[in-house]
Amino acid sequence: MNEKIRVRYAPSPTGYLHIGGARSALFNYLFAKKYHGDLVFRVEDTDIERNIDGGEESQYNDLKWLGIIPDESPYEPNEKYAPYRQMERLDIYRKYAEQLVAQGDAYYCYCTSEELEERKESQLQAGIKATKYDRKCLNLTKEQIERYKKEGRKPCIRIRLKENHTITFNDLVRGKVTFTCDDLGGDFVIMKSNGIPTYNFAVVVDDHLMDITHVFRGEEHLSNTPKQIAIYEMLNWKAPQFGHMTIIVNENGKKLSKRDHNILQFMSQYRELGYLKEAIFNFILLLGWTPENNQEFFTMKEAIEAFDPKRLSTSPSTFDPKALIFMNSHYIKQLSDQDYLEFIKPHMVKVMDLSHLTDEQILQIANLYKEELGYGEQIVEPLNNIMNPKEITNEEELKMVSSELAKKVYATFINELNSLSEITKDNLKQVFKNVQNLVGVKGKDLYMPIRLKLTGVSHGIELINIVNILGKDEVISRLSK
RNA sequence: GGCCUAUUGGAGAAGUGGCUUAACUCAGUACCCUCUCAAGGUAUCAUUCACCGGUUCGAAUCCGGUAUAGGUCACCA
Repeated sequence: MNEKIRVRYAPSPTGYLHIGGARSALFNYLFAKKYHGDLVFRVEDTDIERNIDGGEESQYNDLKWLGIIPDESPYEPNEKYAPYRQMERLDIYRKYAEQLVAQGDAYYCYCTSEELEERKESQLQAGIKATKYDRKCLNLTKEQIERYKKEGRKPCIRIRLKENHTITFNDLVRGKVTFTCDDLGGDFVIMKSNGIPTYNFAVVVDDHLMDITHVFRGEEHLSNTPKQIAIYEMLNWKAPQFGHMTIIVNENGKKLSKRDHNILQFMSQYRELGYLKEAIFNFILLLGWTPENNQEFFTMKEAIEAFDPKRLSTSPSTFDPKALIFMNSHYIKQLSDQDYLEFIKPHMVKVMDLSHLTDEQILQIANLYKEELGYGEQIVEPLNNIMNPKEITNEEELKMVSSELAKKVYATFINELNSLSEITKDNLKQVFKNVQNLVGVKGKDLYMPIRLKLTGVSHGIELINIVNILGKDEVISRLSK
């Protein structure tokens, strides 16, 4: 490869960065970096109806958060290729669209959407399942055009697809793929009547002008590819290499849609729940891609080195939230004290007041949960059980807390606590031992009543740690109730 | 319906003609540890690669057909 590798991630700012988009961006990035190329962040904002505020910025920021750093974007433009927002490039598209019209490969179409709908309907009535545009406007006379203009109609521009023309391309993931122009669904629109290009046209113009060499995108674009190649051919441009990645499906085998509420899909949601970027990165890396050597955990650098598009899967990948949790807990365990503290504080703060604690004290508490956390927010519930004990409703448990034996345990325990000048893990161990000897109970009968009385639930971290967190006064007060 | 694509366990998947009695990881199950939950440890988890035929000494791997699933057929991207 002599030419400089240039790839792009081109989101439309109609939403926030989701799993599929992130994966698409990731593989493009890995490919580019492996061959010392550049990643371009381009904004496909031509659907002016659906664009949302902050969509572009959040996509850009979430990408960076994941460690996918674009080399060029609206914020760091290369003068040679700018601008990077399609709505700022309207003149460019118009120029090439007019060129296509001039050379007979495209034509103005004055049909209204109602007319199109009507004629599509009659095609269906006639038993034609694969409906396509009937080329009514292909050969309009001057008079007809004048009449339409007088009516105030604004034309769109349609591509004029060649007949009996076959388009073949070598997909980087799937190998040779062939389409016939007649199966492309008819002469599609390249410029809408409002002067804004359609996706398939804008993409071609931009990819060419931005010297994009390789395009990795979702399988849903596979059938757009021949349309785009048809335009490349008409403009006499060299098309980039395409690679179509498998789509991500949910556990029912359906494509992950933005409306799929069973699975969290947006980066920001994961970040807020306490997922680490390393885990998400690693997880999406292995979603539809496998390394040669079975390696499980990757740094970005390792992934760049190992990446090979030939090893992208061709069958759909199921998004398994459990696998993500596994990844995340792996990376949480690796966190340094300082990083872990920073990571976990925002979650702890939801159930306890940290302002009077030192970082060291907070860390001490947080470390009790480090091993078992799947994601940060999971610390909230168990910690809440300790800070704000639940009312016991279970009959068996009620019996256990209020038995004569239990009362004796509390009293002895309180006594022993009172005899301590300070509370440490070691002397708490001794306290339990003393109570065991004095009352004559051990194991479950000793620990469970205290645990229930203190927290209201029958499970949680080691009881000694709970006592340690709550402190002498609080423990005595709860046990005396 | 047309076109395109896929089909190995609950999941991600390795494997592209003999070295596979289908690797590895996650999840699951059982046991150990333990006051409990979790973590950790140990063990276990596809006589079989969607199905039916064919080629071959030999097939998950090659060929043909069938079935199923998904994608796409917009003046959305």
